[in-house]
Amino acid sequence: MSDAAATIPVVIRALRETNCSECALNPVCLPPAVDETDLDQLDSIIERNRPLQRGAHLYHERQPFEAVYAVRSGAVKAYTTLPGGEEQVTGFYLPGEIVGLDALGGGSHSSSAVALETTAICTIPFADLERLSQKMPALQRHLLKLMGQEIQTDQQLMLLLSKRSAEERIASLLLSLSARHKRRRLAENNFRLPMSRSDIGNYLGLAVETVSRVFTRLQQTGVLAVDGKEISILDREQLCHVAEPATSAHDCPGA
Amino acid sequence: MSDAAATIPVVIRALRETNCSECALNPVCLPPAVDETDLDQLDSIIERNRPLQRGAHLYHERQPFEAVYAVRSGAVKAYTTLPGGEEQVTGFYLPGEIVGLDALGGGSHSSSAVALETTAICTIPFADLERLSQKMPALQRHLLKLMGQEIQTDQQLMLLLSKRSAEERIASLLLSLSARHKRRRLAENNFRLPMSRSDIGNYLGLAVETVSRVFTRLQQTGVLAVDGKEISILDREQLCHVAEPATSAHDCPGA
DNA sequence: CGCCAAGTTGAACACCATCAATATTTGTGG
DNA sequence: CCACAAATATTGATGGTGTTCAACTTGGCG
Repeated sequence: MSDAAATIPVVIRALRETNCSECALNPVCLPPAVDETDLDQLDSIIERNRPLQRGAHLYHERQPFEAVYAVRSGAVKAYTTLPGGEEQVTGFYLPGEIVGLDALGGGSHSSSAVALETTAICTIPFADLERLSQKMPALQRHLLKLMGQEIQTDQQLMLLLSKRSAEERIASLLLSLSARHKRRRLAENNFRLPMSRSDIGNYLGLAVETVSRVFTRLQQTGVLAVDGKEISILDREQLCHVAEPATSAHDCPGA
Repeated sequence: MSDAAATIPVVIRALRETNCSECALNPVCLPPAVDETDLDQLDSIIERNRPLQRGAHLYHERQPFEAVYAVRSGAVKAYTTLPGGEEQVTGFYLPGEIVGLDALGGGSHSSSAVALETTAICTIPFADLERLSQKMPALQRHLLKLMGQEIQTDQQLMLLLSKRSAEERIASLLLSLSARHKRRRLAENNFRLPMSRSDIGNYLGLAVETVSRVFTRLQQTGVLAVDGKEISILDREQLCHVAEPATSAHDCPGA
């Protein structure tokens, strides 16, 4: 669509930048929490490693907690491994979002995090971050805020899992992804799913086949255009209605 | 059972105390996070209000964030109200546990909290707590830790909701309640459910009827003795097996 | 004693999981 | 660049688990 072209330079810039103040993700990452004058201090503790290949891990379950990670480009999946060996996907993280906060609870990670595609990350050693946040109340507050948001996100998901039908769950996920793209000034109606159908099903508590069927149905009813992992939202209002039939419509984000 | 008698004095003491250092919940509440020498500072910011009646609210959804609350006795239910008007229970809080952390995300509460029975609470104004935690790194770390634990608890629940059968969900809830009783040195095999069947169903994503049926079944198989809200765990090992059939048994907490 | 809320039990149905077969995409090496 | 294998995705048929609707029982409290 028309706005896709405009977004390409943003992505490229984000990959190139080596400090927060010039990073394209600046407005959606950590920086809004700190004064401009303090930004260089934050900058100085951040490590920018080379990009991770698809399938490479940021950290593994039970590893000691060393850092939190800001996604710069690509996408990350967090999951836990259950006693029986099965996997439970606990979240997806897109550029500008912070991964690894789960470890604050017990000193070690309660989940693993893996790159879903080639992914660039900023590593923020927790010891440094904690020290810095002592000096900068705004940063400390932001940290707590991020954790609070994680809690709220999780509770939203609990709600989906315990009360919503397959269609409602998938429509909600698509709207969430759409909103997060919009936040980064990317096209909100056209995007690529970084995760497999199987990951989606796992995350939403559905069988792969059900995910597939729902996509097909949403396509047949003209709500979506689906081409593999490429998604186009054709009728956003209808999609909102599918996501929350109870809602009195028209409080549908963006159109 | 035999340990029930030993627990009564603990409960009574907890209600009477007016400072943390003498509170019976001391080992499971905030205090372990701070030096003994700093405990009086924590004490000084805590307000101990008169007990809440059953049905009274600690706070309502969308209310500005003013404080977090430590449950001293009784029990609290947290829930959100969905667009359609339905309720979604997000958690139960027992003595020694902290309620209200959800608001750290956005400055206002994303859920409501209500007393399930007569409940005594300690109110900890957040402004004071934040100020204090600036001065006491251990307290700050503990705050983050509590939030991290909340995240982990939520993720455990997501797991239950997305992958577990009705029996597994209820068995898991009972084991969780049992463990939390044990932590307070109360009988781990005999306790009273503070919440209704309907709350349980709502929390676990099940219909009330299903909850009822599962209780009946667990009773018929000799795993539980159920008398209204009074629960006795008769065969803990079996209950663990119901909760997690995949687990190779014998890593069942307590017996 | 009688009322209302909460809990239990039964029967029919719906939704989604599962199994199975086929199609499509992705990745790899010739 | 094509060919092949493997992984991922789609589609159909069937069945189980839990929901829904309904009737009935129990318990708390005026």
